[in-house]
Amino acid sequence: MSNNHFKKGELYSFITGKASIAIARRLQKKFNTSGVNLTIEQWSVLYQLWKHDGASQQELCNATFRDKPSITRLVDNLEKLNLVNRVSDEKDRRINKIYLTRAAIKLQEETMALAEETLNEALSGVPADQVEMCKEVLQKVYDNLNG
Amino acid sequence: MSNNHFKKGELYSFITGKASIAIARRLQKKFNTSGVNLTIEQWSVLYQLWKHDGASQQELCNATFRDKPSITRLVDNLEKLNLVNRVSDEKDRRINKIYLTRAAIKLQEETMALAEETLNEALSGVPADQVEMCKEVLQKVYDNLNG
DNA sequence: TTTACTTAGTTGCATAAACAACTGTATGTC
DNA sequence: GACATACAGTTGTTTATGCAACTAAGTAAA
Repeated sequence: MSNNHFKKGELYSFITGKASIAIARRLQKKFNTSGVNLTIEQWSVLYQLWKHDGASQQELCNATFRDKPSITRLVDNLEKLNLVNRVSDEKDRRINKIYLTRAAIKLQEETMALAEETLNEALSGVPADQVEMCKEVLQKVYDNLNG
Repeated sequence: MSNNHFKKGELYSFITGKASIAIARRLQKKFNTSGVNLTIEQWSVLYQLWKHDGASQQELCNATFRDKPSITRLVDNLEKLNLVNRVSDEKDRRINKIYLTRAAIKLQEETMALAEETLNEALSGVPADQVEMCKEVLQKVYDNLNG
């Protein structure tokens, strides 16, 4: 059985993920026009902290699929924006726990609404079962390459 | 009818496109271990030129979904690597036509093989009809946001 | 307790993206 | 020809990524 799913011309767009790039750009535009002063990358870190405030930088690496230097600098920038604070763990002083500020907590509702709005626009006209299957395929791709 | 396809926890990975990021990283690793001295972004420009040698920078913008400054700098770097040459169009001197060098032409076969290999690994165990549907959904998403 | 190893995070460097402001060239209208 | 306008490409700034090399702190074995 052939594993060769790709005609030549389609290969590039699958690798570059133009759909997810389009989604991210659309969400960024919504942030900008709504006066939300955040990059998508900064938002993706806040997103994890809204789920688990006080996560370590290493935990943020795992959750956002980034390496440690990336998280160091994203946290740097979020600190400059007064959205998070680094707090050194008392038991293990290597670890920084990252805590949301009041301002960051306030951003959750608005930005999550913009994110859901963006996804609904992106998936408009796509039947729910196809969305479901697409998510499964993409998860499988991820697992194939990281398992 | 509700358009609300997303449970909270799934939203983030759809926006970040972790599957396509994983594919790009895997391909980059294959380049590195095969001694191919190219970034994925540089490769994506060469990919277009292999299909249409002599394309203008603007055409490369459209084909790779990048803005003009991004292409300017990618072409800068490809020129430094002696993989392309800028040639000013005789009829319209605003336009740079980008031509592949011998070295770049030589890279096509090897890197395309690595790209196909990567995609086959990524899609291993995914039925062809699901891949097809997934491609359609992602194309629809792109069209929804850029139409 | 000294040594080796591991883990968490940081720093330096090269590459890339987004946006705005810019130069230079072509085109169309008066 | 002189003007405005549109288009192709470049440059500057900020932010982000990937990799390698590094520091600091904890752990475990001699």
